Amino acid sequence: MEMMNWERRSLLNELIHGLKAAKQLQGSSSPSLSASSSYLTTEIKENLLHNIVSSFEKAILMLNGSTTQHNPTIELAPDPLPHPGKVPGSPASITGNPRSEEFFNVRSKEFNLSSKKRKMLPKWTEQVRISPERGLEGPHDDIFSWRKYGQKDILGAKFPRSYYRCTFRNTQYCWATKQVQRSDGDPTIFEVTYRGTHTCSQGIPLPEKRETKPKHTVAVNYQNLRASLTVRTGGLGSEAFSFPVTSPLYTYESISGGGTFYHHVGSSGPSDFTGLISTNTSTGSSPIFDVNFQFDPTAEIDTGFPTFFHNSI
DNA sequence: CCAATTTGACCCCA
DNA sequence: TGGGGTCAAATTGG
Repeated sequence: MEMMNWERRSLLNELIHGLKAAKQLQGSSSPSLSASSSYLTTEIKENLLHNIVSSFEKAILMLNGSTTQHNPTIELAPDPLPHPGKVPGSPASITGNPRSEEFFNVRSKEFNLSSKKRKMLPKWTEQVRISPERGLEGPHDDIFSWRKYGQKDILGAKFPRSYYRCTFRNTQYCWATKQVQRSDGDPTIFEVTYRGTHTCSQGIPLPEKRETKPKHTVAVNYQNLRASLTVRTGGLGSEAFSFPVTSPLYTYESISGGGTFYHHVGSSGPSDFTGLISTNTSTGSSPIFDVNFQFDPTAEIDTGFPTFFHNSI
């Protein structure tokens, strides 16, 4: 029964998420506006479109657990990759079964492989101030588990930039990444740039993997969940809000008062979204729903819960 | 022993 | 060609 509420909420969230993107798109191309007065760049529109399709996909999956892979409108574009070469986390390095690899190729082709499409991934930065007690280690602990995969000295920057990817990249093909760059001006501020959204369940084992993934993994991970949820509203950052596979909870302190300052980063120029999200993050509750995670760590996970990977191939 | 981090090399693209 | 991003072997940590 809990699961039912969870699914309903997730479904609702997904639909609303898609609706928001759709409305934004609608507003930008309203017939009442002259064609030239559209205030969204094509890149942003593409992002919105992606969000809408993604929301529909997820919602449908939640409803019947079937895949939409066969749908020609969602099917991969037939354009072959220009460079068949190096692929992040190439299948050769994956010790999974061949079916997973095949699926991996499909997914990554669609969302992440070519740098052209990688640029279309939702990308936003947050300026985060380290909390005093944490010292100099920085705000590197949101609820997602990240794995550092690189560090670079950046030209003209005092501090190196750190690169993180989702821990579950190889097991669940989750392509979310983030970069952390300590600010030159104010060393207590870190600029965290997120790219892509989590498609992992951040601990919930995939149905295919349930023999190899012990249940306690779930419990461990969910113990970190806070009881509150901040929903990103407006802008493209809303992609970060995608249930049930992910629930972006940011536990670190953000600047500009209670809100989260975010800046949509893109090559889109003057019409970038920049704004202060004035959600009630101070209370920690969602501005839309009172979404609470009441997760019993001892409860058994319904591995039959439809995920993106259900019925793949 | 396994997983995370470090770090120099490699790759892509402006 | 070099700067930024990623890979992966070596190392460290739990």
